[in-house]
Amino acid sequence: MVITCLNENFSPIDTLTCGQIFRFTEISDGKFLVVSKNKACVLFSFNNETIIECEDADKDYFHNYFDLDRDYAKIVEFSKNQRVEFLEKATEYGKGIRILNQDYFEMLISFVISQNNNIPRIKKIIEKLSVALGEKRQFKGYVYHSFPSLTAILSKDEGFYKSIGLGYRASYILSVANAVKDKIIDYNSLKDLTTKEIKKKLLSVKGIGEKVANCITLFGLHKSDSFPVDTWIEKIYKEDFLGKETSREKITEYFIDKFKDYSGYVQQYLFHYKRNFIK
DNA sequence: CACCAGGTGTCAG
DNA sequence: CTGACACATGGT
Repeated sequence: MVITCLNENFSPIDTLTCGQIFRFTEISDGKFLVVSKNKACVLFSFNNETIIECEDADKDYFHNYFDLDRDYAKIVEFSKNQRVEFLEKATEYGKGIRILNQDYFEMLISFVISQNNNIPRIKKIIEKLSVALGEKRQFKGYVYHSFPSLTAILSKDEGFYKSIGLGYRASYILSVANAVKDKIIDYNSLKDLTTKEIKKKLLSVKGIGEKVANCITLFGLHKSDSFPVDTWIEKIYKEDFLGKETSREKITEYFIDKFKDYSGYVQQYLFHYKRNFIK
């Protein structure tokens, strides 16, 4: 099964390398294997189109996963017209980014691992986790491993997570998994709440702070009134927005107040541009 | 050797 | 409430 769309607002490389997803590999020049939950697809651009190849049964899943029903031209236009020069450049640079509709539980665990860590190492740890606790599968001859289930994650102890490189975050992953098991932050308990209410619940769990909570609402629940503030965004806030606040909670508030329901998209343009284009 | 990476928990003031 | 510090690990 093949899904095609115009690539004007869908750049595979920018969408995959902007830091929202950790499970992809380049299988040949510009061609990627993308893994989500227990499914995989092949993604690439050809001429003026972006092409997604997947199993017939997964067509709807990946159509939604790549957020194909949303009008990104409108988002790009909004972002470019905020009278902030740095943001205008960042948007032009990252206009092909789409915010994926990834699996909630996968995002929860992935972003707990991400804290005070760098993206290449996060990818390695998540791959180890999936090889150890996920199921081995294949798509078009490419072998991949599904993301571990809650049960699989709860079946191991802190020592195991330290052994695959989680360091001091080993206890956090179990704390978060148990909070899901206890129905405190499972998907069904959160899906109908407002973004603020969801963040409050997430923050009550040991191992989830302000930044990770925003990543989970944005990447796991597509709540675009989220704005994760990490070291890069903190730098942008000081250098390019000349902000004076110091707490990440206040900085998040500043941006969400400014960009409302577009905050999450704006955040991605800024982060991607600063990390890749600016030295 | 120090410093950094998609930070958070804890504790002193 | 805010600021400092510890916390694993691997890369410059």
